[in-house]
Amino acid sequence: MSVHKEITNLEIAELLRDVAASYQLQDEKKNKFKIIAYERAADAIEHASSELKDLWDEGKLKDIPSVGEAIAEHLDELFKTGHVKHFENLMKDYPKIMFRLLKIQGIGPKTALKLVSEGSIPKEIKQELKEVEEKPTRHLLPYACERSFEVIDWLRKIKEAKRVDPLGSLRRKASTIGDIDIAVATDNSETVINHFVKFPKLTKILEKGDKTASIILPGDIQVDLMVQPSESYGSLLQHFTGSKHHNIALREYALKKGLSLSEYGIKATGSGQRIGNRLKTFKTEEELYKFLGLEYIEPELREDAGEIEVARDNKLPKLVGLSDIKGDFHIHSSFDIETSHDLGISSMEEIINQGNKLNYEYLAFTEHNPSKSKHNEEEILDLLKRKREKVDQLNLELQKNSARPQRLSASDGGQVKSSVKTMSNQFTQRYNGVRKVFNSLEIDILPDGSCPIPLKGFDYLDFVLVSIHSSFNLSKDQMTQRVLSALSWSPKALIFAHPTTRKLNEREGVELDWPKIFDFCIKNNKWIEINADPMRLDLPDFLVREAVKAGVKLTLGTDSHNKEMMNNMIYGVSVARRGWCEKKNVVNCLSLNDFEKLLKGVINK
DNA sequence: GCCGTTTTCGGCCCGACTGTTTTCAGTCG
Repeated sequence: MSVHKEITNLEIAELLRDVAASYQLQDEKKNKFKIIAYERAADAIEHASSELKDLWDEGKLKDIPSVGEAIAEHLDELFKTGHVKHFENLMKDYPKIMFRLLKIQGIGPKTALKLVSEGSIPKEIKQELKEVEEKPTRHLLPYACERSFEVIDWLRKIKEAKRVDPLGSLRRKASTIGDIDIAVATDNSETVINHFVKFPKLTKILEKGDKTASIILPGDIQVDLMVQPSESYGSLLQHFTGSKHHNIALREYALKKGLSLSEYGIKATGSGQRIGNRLKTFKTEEELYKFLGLEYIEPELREDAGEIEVARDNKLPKLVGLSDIKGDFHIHSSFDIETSHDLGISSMEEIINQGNKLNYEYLAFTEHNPSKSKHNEEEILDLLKRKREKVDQLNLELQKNSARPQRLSASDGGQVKSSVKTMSNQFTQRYNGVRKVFNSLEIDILPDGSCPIPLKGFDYLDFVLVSIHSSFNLSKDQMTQRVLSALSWSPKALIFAHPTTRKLNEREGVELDWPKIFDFCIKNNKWIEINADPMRLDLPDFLVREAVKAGVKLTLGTDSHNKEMMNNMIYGVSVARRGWCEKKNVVNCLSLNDFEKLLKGVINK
């Protein structure tokens, strides 16, 4: 079978981009659309939700959009032999270093070829190449948010900036952010742009024009600015939010209606008669999408993943929101049960207080299991019993408190991020705050799929999370079996937590047979976690979408190790939204009563 | 080379900025 099993989607994408570059150097005019086709295929492969190698095994290469007959055949040769003769012929005249130079911003195929043809590559270019190949270029979502606020605050200092918004992948809530994109509505572009490039902390002005400018912040973060008058600000928001692929798809969709779409508005193409030759502008995105005959598409959905077709049919999901979340299913308290991994630092009481501030109805305490190496079974059971007693006692107190209605708060929503709407409705009779805490654990799945605590211990627990913390390099089949074993320990082994174990910018996720896992979850009443820790965001968004399509129930958990981390729920909600989740897909959206009913049904089976 | 609410041919997003080429090529998003 295959020689090169390990080639990744990213490597294949890079290869196809090099092929595109080669075609461009040969004859750009003649190859114009072939170049675009290879670049599109490269993008699609880089963002594909399964490893190409696996698709190839199943004969499904052409399931990837933009991969057609020809490219699929070349990839077949690649997987069979490790190389593609046609590609090698195309690229043989160009030295390898030339393709590496393409990674540097501002250097395209022509410039790269010129540089290598001139003999020796200048020192500063070599230095840039070294930097570009070494550093991770993407930033975690909260970090990018913070950095963007510095610039946004600066822009808001001048009265000419009527509106300032963070856009791009930040607005789409992607798990990692490349550049920070900011839009400004103004009647005085020049003043705004001149002010922008005077941002005190910037290290470099990359470019500065009439309508856009780019700067670099310390830490090599690029900030792109676009400005426009309020009349057409809706078009700018739409354009600059992206994604690039969403925009291309939207513009192609508009073209079919005889309309040409840009960041300034919509005009008729040669054949289109609908609006004449004048540019139609849009103050809001809602008007723009409506004009195109589409339902409003939330930023998190704008990834060219079929959202335009679904919007045309008025069938977009009503996405889950932060205010729908009634509890947190993954919190480590400081209650010491001598755990295998790190304990939390906030007490159960502090965590409940924080839960009250977040308007939750319930919480789950999910410390790691007691260490197997340091305790015998009897000691473990004793530790679990002590925690059960503590949680029972807390629940007694909570019951007493919730027996009397509490003050209804209209402003407590402010504890989270400013972008989040407050959730209290003062006309609804409800009790604020946590009414029940669940006694749970996050249990290690040992490499052989066995359980590190005696199964008798489950009697003390309401339900548990199971997760992988070691031996990340098992084969896909072994890993899948390992997980399914854990989910089979007990009906109470209910939630598969941080399922891929990925850590953004640090470690790739493990390989799992997702269709098999999803199928098992549906048949056996198991749920999968979206871990809201910004360095995990795991299940990743594209797998959330698959899970939702398959009908798997998901839970949100912050994996908090202190009470402040409970505020990270918003990031988990963003992942859920990017995965097209509605309330009905997320267990945490259930009221306490409904959740308890569901739990009872599930664990008594 | 890909693709289909123009469906097996004939299209393929749209505009900004830099540097230098005084009218455009290269690159980017």
